[in-house]
Amino acid sequence: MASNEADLFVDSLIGAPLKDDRALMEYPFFSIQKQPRMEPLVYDDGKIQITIEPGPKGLATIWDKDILLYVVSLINERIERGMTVDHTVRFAAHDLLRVTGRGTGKRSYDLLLDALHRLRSTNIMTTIESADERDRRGFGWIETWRVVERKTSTGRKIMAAIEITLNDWMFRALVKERRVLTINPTYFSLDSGLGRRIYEIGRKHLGNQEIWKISLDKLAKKIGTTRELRFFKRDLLKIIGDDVIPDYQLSLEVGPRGGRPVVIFEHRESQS
DNA sequence: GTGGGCTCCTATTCGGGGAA
DNA sequence: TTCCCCGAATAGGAGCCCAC
Repeated sequence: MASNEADLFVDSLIGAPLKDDRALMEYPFFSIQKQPRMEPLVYDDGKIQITIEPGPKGLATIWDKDILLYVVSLINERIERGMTVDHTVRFAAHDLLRVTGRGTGKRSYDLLLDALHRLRSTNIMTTIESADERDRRGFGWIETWRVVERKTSTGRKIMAAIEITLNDWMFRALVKERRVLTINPTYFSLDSGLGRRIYEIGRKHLGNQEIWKISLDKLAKKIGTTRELRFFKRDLLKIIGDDVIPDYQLSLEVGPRGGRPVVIFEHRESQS
């Protein structure tokens, strides 16, 4: 979409289903801590290595990812309505803040700008190895962002619209490969970054299975936590106790012969 | 080594109010 | 009625201490 075309409409997502890219749910791509994380995030399972390096404002966080979810959902909504889509999406900042359950105060708009900055400046490098090939890539979460401000009659500047251009990788995943999953809107009400990440992992891995198990240390790796395993276990037990994860119920059991603890994901009985 | 309790810092949320 | 700003209150994240 040319930028002058983008000026013709401002999309809105109120009431539309929210989508997430499957690949974004699989690996620890985002920081789950609210304080700026300046050390890189590294995931290496032998076949895939992912290094995420922070920009000047730190790593993009799981709350920054809400912006991507919003854009992904906007694009998906347009595809499902048979409309044309492009790498560039334009929407009202206020709509995004409402959909993602944030305030609409000045602080929220400032944080939104910081989030755009982090999404643009966080550098992701992936190495995927197969039997005879090694594929290495580097990219940022978004290609570019632009904030359109307008002046009120009193001279005050307000954020009228945001324009985001997605990178090729993300656009291809959404439009060509249709790698999207619907997420529960109450996801946005999860304050804890760990809770959000656990929901994503459950959504990605449980699928139509009745139950999914993973060892505590592997789950910690998948989550990308910086916490020591014992602190991670404590945080996880609190989340299990609070029982706040939408759609899924978690439990922790000691592994066979008193071995490593195992985390069990199950669908909630009340879910349809 | 693990888990519970506690504290501190700060990001986030919320409610009231003004402008468009 | 909607959009945005401001300031106060709240809660999450992280670290420390101590008992087991």
